[in-house]
Amino acid sequence: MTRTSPKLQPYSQECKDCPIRHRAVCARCETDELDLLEQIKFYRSFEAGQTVVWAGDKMDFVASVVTGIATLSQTMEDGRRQMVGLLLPSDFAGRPGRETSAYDVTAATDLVMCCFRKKPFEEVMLKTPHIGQRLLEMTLDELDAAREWMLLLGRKTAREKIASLICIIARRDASLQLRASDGELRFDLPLTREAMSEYLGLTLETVSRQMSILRKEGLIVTEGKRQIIIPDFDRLLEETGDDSDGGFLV
Amino acid sequence: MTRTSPKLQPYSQECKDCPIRHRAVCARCETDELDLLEQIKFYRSFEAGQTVVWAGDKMDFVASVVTGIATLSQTMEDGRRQMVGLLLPSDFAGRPGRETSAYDVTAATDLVMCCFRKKPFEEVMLKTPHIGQRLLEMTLDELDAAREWMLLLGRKTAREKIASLICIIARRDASLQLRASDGELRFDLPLTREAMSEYLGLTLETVSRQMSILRKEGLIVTEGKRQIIIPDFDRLLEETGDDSDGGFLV
DNA sequence: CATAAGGGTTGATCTGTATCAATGCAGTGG
DNA sequence: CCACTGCATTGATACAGATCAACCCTTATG
Repeated sequence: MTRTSPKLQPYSQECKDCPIRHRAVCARCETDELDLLEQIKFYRSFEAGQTVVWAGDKMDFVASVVTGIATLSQTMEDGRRQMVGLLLPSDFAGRPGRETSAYDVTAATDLVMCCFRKKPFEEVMLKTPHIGQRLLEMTLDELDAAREWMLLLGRKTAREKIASLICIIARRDASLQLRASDGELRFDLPLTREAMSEYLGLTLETVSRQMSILRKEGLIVTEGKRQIIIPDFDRLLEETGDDSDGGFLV
Repeated sequence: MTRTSPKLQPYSQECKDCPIRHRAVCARCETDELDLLEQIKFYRSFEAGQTVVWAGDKMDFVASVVTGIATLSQTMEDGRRQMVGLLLPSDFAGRPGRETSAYDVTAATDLVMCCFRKKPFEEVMLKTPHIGQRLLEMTLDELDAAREWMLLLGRKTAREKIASLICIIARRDASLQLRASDGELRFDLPLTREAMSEYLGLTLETVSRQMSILRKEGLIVTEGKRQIIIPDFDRLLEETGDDSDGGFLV
């Protein structure tokens, strides 16, 4: 492993089985508190493309992503869609205290979620202030990410948007370990062009075109439809328009 | 008061003096817990246009807006700016656990904030789980607002953006009480065209043009530079592109 | 093997918004 | 009273990205 950009610290994922234990809860909890969660958790699996819940539908659980990718989207009456959340493994979905989902939750890839029925989860929260604290931290992180995303949507060019998205995925992708020894970065882009366009506030054609341009310029290399190689991460970063530090997205 | 759109419930503001007692803390707290906050709070005033903190600068307090409007903005290296937060009276700014501000915080109008030094505030939070819970609720609300804002930035037309912004301000503006008896809505638009453009991801010229168009079509009436009258709120709402229910923004 | 469906690419053209530039208008200070 | 500054409006023009459309490739299906 040669050069590692400061922007490339992978997220910790100590427990592949059920990351919520670590990301949402574990940090400051005692074993018996964890056991409370252990008792009310259950798993649900979805195939790529499947909808977990529709906006407005009843959602009587909260959940954390174990494997795969889920998206949160909003739809306007005339069908315009905007993704407003991208949930990677260990991310949390659902809002304690709300009965219905405010967003369409969709499986972008095959997906496994670790779910907790809302009622018992809220009870555990009351008994265990740590969980609430951890949830607050996670929500604040999500808010920061949402705000960086707003900058992207409001002010970046299509080219910058694409570069940003690729960098974001690269930073978070678990298969980051696949980084080759010569500093290049190889990973799976787990979104269709359409999903990318919904993330970025573009059309899928524009996404495709800009991907082609970045490819022609050698900023990215593609292998098959989804496999992406970034020969020089920092060079791609320069195309995002972001200043060198910071970065809350996803 | 004749017709009141369901979207027009004003926010409660029981205490003009220091809304944080009510919005951020009060709901479930005992008097002596409130006293803890009482002891560490102090007020700061800013003139319209003044900067409260720059992104990256040290910010050793959290605060809630008492009167006036504050904005959170991000700036790109080349000067492109995007507003990512609009703080009206009773809204909360600052993140417990973070040393520096992630955003430029600016007074859009003359502004009074009720501040708490971060250290003692965090200590009170530890002693008073209610405060953390309330903060979680507020942060989740802000996240919902940010996501609705993302839909606006990513998918709405300039016209829809303007209509949305006006509706948003109208819904929250304290001087809502000025609603005339014939159902029309009169209030102060407390943002410059430039601030509006930063909120909406547009240029100020486009904002100005679209305002003129809405004015010519009779959807809004202006009096002076800032005073706005909405003759028919529901008609304006139709121009926002939103479906009739929902609405988290601000 | 033929056919269809889902995803992706590329081209031609259109259009909404940005950009550049000029003008107006109210408030303020010398 | 004039000059200046900050904010707003309006016009002419450019261009990034949307739209409409054709086509390709891979995989699935009868």
